[in-house]
Amino acid sequence: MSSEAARHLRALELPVVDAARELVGCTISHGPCSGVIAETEAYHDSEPACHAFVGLTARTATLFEAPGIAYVYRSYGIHFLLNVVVEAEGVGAAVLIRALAPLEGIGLMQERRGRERLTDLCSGPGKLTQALGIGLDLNASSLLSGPIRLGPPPPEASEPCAVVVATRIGITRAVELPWRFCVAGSRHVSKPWPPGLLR
DNA sequence: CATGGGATTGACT
DNA sequence: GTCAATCCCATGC
Repeated sequence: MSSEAARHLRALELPVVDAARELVGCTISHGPCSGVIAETEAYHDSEPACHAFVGLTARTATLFEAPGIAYVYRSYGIHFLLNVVVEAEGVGAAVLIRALAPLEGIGLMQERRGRERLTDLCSGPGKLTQALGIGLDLNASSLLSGPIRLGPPPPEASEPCAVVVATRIGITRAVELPWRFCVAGSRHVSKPWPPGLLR
């Protein structure tokens, strides 16, 4: 593998906020379905919005594992949310994947979601796991060896995409941290859109 | 051991 | 704009 193609892997070693920015534009795949990451958020055990803030528990154990592991958990009793564990083993840090631009397996994603429009398939953290067929059974699985794969940006993306930075959404604590990263101009980003996303 | 709340979504007023 | 669905786990009694 060339050093260019390994950039998304080196991101896993970075501080989580840098990793979250670097992972925007990379790809996530599961089976025949894949998409380009359009939105991420960073979470770190040093701040109270992160599940790992409470320390090592049965729930948070995955967050403290080695970089490149998937942390999948159930949200609001209904949805599954996918995170990429980053930083050194023993540190509770992860990048929440909040949105994808659908790439492959779109028919299956439409079927799983019960929606037709591309912007309704993966424009939210619970939507994209439903579209890709990701459940709790994949918690603690490796994103480097599958079944879920983290890959480099698609070849047609020659330039690194412009990224809009904003505060995280859907949380009640540490709301002031600007740890949300969105592809500028992308309508696949989850709502509410950050200021200046389009334009 | 009982309970409250959450990194959400979709339907409805 | 509001609100319910639904379940695991962390917390507190």
